[in-house]
Amino acid sequence: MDKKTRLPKQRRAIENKALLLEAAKKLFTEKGYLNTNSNEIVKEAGISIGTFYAYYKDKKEVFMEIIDEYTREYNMKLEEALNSIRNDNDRDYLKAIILATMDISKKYYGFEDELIAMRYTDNDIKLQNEINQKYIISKIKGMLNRMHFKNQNQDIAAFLLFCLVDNFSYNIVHQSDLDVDASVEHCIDMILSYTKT
Amino acid sequence: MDKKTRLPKQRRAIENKALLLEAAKKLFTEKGYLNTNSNEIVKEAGISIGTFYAYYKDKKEVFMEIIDEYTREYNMKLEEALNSIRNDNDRDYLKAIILATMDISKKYYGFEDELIAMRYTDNDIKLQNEINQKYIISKIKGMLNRMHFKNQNQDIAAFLLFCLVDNFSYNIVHQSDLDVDASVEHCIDMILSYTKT
Amino acid sequence: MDKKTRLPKQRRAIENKALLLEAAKKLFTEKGYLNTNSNEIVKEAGISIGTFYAYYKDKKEVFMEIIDEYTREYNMKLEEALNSIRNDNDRDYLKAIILATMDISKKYYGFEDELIAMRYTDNDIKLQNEINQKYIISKIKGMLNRMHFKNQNQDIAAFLLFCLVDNFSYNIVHQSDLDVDASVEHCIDMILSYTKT
Amino acid sequence: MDKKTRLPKQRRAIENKALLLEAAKKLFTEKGYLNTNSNEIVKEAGISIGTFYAYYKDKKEVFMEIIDEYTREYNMKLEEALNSIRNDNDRDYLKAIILATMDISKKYYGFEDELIAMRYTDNDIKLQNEINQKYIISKIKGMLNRMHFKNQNQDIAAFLLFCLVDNFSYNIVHQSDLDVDASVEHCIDMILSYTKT
DNA sequence: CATGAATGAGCTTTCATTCAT
DNA sequence: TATGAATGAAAGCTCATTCAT
Repeated sequence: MDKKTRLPKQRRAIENKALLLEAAKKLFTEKGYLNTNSNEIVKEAGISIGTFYAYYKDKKEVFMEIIDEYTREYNMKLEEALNSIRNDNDRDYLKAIILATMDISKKYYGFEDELIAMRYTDNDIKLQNEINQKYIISKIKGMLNRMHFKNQNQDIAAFLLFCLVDNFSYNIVHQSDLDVDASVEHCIDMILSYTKT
Repeated sequence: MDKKTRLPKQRRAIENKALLLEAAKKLFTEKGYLNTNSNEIVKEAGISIGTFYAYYKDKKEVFMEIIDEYTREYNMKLEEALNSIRNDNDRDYLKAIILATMDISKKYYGFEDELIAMRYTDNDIKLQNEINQKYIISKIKGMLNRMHFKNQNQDIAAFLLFCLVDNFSYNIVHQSDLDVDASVEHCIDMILSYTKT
Repeated sequence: MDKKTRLPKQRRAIENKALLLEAAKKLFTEKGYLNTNSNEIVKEAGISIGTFYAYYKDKKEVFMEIIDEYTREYNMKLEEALNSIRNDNDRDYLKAIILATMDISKKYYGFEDELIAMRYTDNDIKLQNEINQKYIISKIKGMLNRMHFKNQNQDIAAFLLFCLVDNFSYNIVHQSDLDVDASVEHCIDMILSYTKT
Repeated sequence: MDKKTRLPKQRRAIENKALLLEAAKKLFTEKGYLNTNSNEIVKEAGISIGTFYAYYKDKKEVFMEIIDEYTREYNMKLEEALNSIRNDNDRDYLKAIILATMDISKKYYGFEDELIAMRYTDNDIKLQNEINQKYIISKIKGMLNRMHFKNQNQDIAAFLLFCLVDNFSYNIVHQSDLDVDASVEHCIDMILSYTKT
């Protein structure tokens, strides 16, 4: 088989591909990945179904491309956030990470649910996720170093921080009964109490 | 249009319903919820499709019944674990919670992935989950009390512990590159360092 | 095959059969023949599905038994109506026929729609209907005689009267924008103007 | 959930839609509406099931489209018949109406049974029918005017004529024991005797 | 006689993907 | 390149009827 999907070289082609991606993102966000079919995507994009399959192998490929965008954006945000801290204050570092994570959750509200679900359900996306998770944990390890965290097991520590921040950020964005700012401070407290012991 | 699903009264009926549930659990675990259809379930159970629809409104209803089982089992395990601690040692309490959570993840390995995915994807299951999550957080609050944790905001603290334990337990069970026992101890350290501050 | 349906000899049996018939009539009337399934009938009657099939070969047999009832009742009403006329007044005769027909339409409102539909759709019922139609036409012929109608072709005349009265009675009962009494009088006028010419 | 049925633009598409309609008409006529399923229709048309659902929401929609055809054809025939009368002879007018009605019954022999049954059974079709019935009655009223029929209640008169002609035409076409031509003449006699009184 | 659990053929409908134009 | 009509496997679900208890 190995049916290559066309590489868009010309301007119209690039535009079409972008239109399809945006349409897909919109519909996946509003109705969910499974409840959106390819015909709806092309209708939303104002492009024909044939063109869709010229650029994307299948529906999942569009989805994965949106995930790439999401991941790139998150990693960039994280980088920026950490780089913007100039005073070497640990609280600030941690807060930057948490807020960046929450920001992404807000920006991709709705779509992120679909993405998380696929992480548990689809092997390709699970794999893709594991790689990125490792990358983020490595970033956290780097930050722990800058924070002069001298524990015998930095890998475990970074992993723990990741588990906490990851789940906390999603949950705090998606439910309303707790005071958000206070919660963020507590989350930082928890991490600092651990790393400073 | 009051089409009730039959409630099994006779012995054979009860057995058949159980067989269907087991078959569904097996297939959901092995192949995933979406990749399993009702005909496969009845084939696996050795029962006719009509019987399936006599007991279950649709595939999701079987799924939700398995979730109920999972939830009941988890809550029971949690209860038992906490009750078995006799010496009022905080470490032991926390370890009991973490190990109970990890146990359930191991026992429902595979199926749990489907369950988590559905939490992000299906509104009924999302709701069901939110209720149980609140219940577990209330349990954690109770434990914090017993641990004489005197923080100004117990709700946030319990929420934080939940986020950490929930994500940690799943991840530690599903990946192998960290030392499990050491990680559990670190997780407890982190919590204790926070609650003892 | 030739699976005989049990003849109900004992009291309970007769009661059960009657209960089933009533339940079926009710549901056929409310929801239509096709939208009523055998399980709903037995549920409504408070009797088991097995018992249903002990007394009736299938769903259609119940339906046909209700038609028998309908037909018997109509023919009786017609007979009574004609016999009650003592003064040999033609108007009275015709009115009696029309009102009897309308009465039946009112009493079996809802069910009659199902019955008529089946006349056009099911061969057995079509046949059954043709026989009864002939019987009614013969009654009309008898009445024409009593009315001293001396046309060269009584068969055609009776057929015409049947066509008019049959359709008129149904339509006048099932729609409200015309004055019913006036319409009945006009209908009689039309018939008399024809038979008296 | 705006799933539109495609409107056929290209030649092949138009042909396919027509093929499906013809196949459906044929099967509905031969085997009845209820005994025909969508797979049989597409098989008869030599077209795939997916294409069927691209053009028709469901089986009933095809049916209703055939009814539209039937209705259009009947109304046209009626119009033509009335317009072709040049000598203002009442007999001719009435005969034209009756023959046009009988013609349609002959042309749609078999299918008409299904249509009539649905009028009594399906609410959409019942409604559609009531509208057309009113239209025909208004046509009859127009004709009564041209015939200088001066009765106090033209609405009732037109309604009566409709009832008679409608039922007579169907019955005379569908049963053979009466002399058709003679019956038609008698039917006209009956109407004239009434309208001329 | 009565019960009601079980059966499974049969029908409807969807949608990812292809390919002729 | 772009189009969109056509495909058909695959899934969901119903219900008249049987038969073991």
